[in-house]
Amino acid sequence: MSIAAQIAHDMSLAEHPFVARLSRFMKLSPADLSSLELIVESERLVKKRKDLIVVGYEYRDLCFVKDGYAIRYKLLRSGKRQILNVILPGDIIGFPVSFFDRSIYSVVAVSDLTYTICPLDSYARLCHEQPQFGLALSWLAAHEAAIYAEHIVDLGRRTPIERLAHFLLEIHARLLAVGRAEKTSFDLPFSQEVIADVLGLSVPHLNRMMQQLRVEQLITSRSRLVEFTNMASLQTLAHYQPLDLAPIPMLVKRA
Amino acid sequence: MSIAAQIAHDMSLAEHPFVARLSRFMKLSPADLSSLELIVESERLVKKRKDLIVVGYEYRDLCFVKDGYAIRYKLLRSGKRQILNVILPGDIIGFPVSFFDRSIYSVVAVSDLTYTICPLDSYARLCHEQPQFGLALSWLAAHEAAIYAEHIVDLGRRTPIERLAHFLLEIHARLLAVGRAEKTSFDLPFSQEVIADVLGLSVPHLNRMMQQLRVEQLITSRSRLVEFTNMASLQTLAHYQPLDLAPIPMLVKRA
DNA sequence: TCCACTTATTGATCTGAATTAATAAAAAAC
DNA sequence: GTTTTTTATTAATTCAGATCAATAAGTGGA
Repeated sequence: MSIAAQIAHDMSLAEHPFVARLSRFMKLSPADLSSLELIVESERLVKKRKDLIVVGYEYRDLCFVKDGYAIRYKLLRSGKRQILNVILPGDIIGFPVSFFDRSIYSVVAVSDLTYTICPLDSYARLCHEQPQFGLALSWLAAHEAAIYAEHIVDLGRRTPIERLAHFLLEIHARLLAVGRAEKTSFDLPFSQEVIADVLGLSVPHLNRMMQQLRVEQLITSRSRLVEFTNMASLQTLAHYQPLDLAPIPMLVKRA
Repeated sequence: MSIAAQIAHDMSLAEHPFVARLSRFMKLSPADLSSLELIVESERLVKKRKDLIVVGYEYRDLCFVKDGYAIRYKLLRSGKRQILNVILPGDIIGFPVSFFDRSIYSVVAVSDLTYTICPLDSYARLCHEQPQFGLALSWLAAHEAAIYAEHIVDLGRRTPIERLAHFLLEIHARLLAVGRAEKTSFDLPFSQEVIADVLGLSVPHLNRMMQQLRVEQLITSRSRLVEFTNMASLQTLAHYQPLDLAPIPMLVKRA
């Protein structure tokens, strides 16, 4: 890589949304960034609707999403699809599948998407040199688990309109954390079919719930731009509670 | 601690179900066990129905369950309860709540329970000395996330009887991994009320599904002893897929 | 600019599972 | 061993949300 390209690469990593996420619970020195720099490989672009991970196949990379959107999902015999989580910029495509023998679900891009490849082996090697990255991964995993936990509450015990309200607030918060949303509005990058499969609803019913949120003046939306007109009420409706990660303790570097 | 007590303690850690879980994806040397030994604190016993974690409060320990059962749950305004996951021997009570400012859900014991206390700070310190433990935590977190993902599929798109079948198979596999189940049978340590709150069903409906599994000769059960009489059919019904963690790569010790 | 395809919206019907309520059985407490 | 509490079982009613079906509006590609 030429020096100019290297610099461009460095700069892009510093403003990589994955780094933005890490920064929320750990301090990243320039040296840390360089360490990360050394283990990531090429950047890749995939087109909308392209599969990133296929269920049943081995997968051993922690790809960091730079831009674009994807979904983790599972298909059932009946042809029904359940989406486990949506993948936003800054998320790790290969978590948690890279930790298993074979992928337990599929991932498909729902928009054009760019990501940085980081082999799990390289990351593990980095952890042995810089142990804080091992902890960082646990932190991200805890965040992911907490998001999943909220989805379980959504699907198990929340009403359809509560689920939708919660989904909108969650996506907004996650986009905000990586600078992809405004204070009270954002561009929803998912079709109603996708949202229905996240929330375990039928598309017609989801559509009605969307309308009800508008009727009750909790949101306005034209096309896919969503604006919260009454955030407090929406949060109450959704039982929404922000997920604030604590900082990693004991980040003292060893000599 | 007296030397005799220390030895007893050491021995108990080696056969601690948490160690059994770690051993499934990493090799633990006697030195590793000693390192763990140094950071765990006292053992504690709580009685059935006693709260272990209360939503909204700070919590900073990774307690490893030695014996007994508990549940992570959230209560909604309506008084409904959703159980996020059941906690079995070998599980970490403080995951993922210890990584957040304040606990995002509650944990209550559903039987008498013993656990080993391990402060998160101490564990983090250990990770800086022995980086493989940071990775180990990520591995456990990935496992937890995968279990949650299956629950999302259960709640979103599986029928009640499929959910129940899946639940029984999952619990059996998890108990088997820590030596708490037989090959095709196990003692179900949860009431129907608990299972209903895991699966997002009402108690009467869960009860009917339980009967249907018996009628269809997939299980037999008297009291709480469950026996799988047709494991293959049950797995098919449940869309069950075992979760096999890959080993941690690059476990070379640094000098 | 048009065509093909995807996505959003609306309406009518019907079923699965919640709800409520009551009882039976089992376990725990005393 | 008896009482109290918890847990399991059964039945009748109700309704939320799926399903099916059709149309409208958008979007992207050639």
